[in-house]
Amino acid sequence: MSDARNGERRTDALTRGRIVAAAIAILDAEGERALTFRALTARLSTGAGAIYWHVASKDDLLAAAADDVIARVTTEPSGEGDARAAIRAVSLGVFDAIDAHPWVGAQLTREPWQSAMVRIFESIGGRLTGLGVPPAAQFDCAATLVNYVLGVAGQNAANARLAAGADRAAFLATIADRWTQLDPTRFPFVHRVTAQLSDHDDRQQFLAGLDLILTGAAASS
Amino acid sequence: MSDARNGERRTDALTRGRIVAAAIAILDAEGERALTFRALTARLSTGAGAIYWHVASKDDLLAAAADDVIARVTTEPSGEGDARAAIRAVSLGVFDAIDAHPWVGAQLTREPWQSAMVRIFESIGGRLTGLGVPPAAQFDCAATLVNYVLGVAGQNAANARLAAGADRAAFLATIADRWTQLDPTRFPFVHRVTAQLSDHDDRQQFLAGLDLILTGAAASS
DNA sequence: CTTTAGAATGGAACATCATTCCAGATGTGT
DNA sequence: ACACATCTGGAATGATGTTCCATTCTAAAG
Repeated sequence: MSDARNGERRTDALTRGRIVAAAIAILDAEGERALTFRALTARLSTGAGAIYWHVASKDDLLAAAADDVIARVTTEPSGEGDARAAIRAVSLGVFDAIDAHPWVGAQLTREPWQSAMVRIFESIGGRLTGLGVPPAAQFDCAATLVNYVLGVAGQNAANARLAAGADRAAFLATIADRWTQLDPTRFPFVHRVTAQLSDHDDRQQFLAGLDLILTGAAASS
Repeated sequence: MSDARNGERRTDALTRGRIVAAAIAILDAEGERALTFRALTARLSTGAGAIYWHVASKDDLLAAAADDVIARVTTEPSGEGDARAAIRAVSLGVFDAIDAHPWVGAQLTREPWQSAMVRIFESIGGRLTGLGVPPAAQFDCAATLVNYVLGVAGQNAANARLAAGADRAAFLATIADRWTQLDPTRFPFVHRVTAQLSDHDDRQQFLAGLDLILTGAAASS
């Protein structure tokens, strides 16, 4: 080479694990849109090629990051206790994880049957026998619960994206405003329900829906 | 001007409606990733600036396209009849619409409480009184149903994206293969259920989950 | 009929992104 | 000392969403 190449080498080896950790840090701190390879190379002080040596693509990286977060929630301490309580605990764990890391919600809806989703599927489905759901109905039942959790996850992620910066009250007020301006003739239910929008708790509403499904599942046995 | 400018002007005026229609055509024919402003300008034989005069952004365009598809399904013929049947009909309409236009599923999970989602929310929530759900519980109940539909919608969209080209059987076989290779100790439920994966019907499973929720909702009244 | 302001158009230019490519540097086994 | 695979950093590359701007058209006003 002609010029004086610095020749410095990183003392801390670049690992897939460290890359995923850096990605999670960026996602948590600045949101989904901030995760670019530029931001990653800057934070890890390296080049894009080095990252691509450990990671296949950005999708791969996002899937690994989501899996990392979900894995922490679905590793169940022990399997005893009430099945209904256990399912509630796992679902709430996923809900809280997505509440803390909204980008996970968006990611889960993107990857259909990949590892993060399979973890949730297993954690929930494995408890259905204890809930009294007959084996033949367990597939449908688990799919229903997972789809519900994923729906809430996606909505939470979308809300977080829209409400970025502004506080929750102001965000809900904006939505309520938009709903109020709808035609009351064509949207009577929306109008009727707008009042409850401002002071509703997402977490509690999530639990209410979960109980609805669990009640239906138990009733069908 | 110096050179002979063609000076041609389109005889058919460019409308927001025509742009949305062109976008839907591209999305249906070639999938989500094919909708670019370059593809749009080519199809409409115009420039990017002309499109931006009628449309605020790509997100705006996607939201309008999704709203267009959903509006066709949620305009209810008439409100009589069994409430449960009506909710099933609307939900199935949304399911089928997303099955025919998978990109709508991805879009619905992206826009939190925008017009397309409000339509579904109204169509479902407006029937809850007829189902016997007490007013105080209707908000939670409608949210649960909508979240479930959205979860299924997102999964369908993700599946369509992954299975693009290959037929359904081959796609399911790939998933089943991946599930079989999981550790049977940590994923017993997934293993047990893999057999049912190949010959399950998405539409029927969607209905099963819907009935689960409706049963739970009716039971809580 | 002429003038004029705004609506609408088409395409070039721009900034940004994911990804690829490559010239090296580093370590390991022989 | 040598060769080889692993690993690194940064410079291209190609594609995308968006902005900018010089025009052209339309319709109302003078």
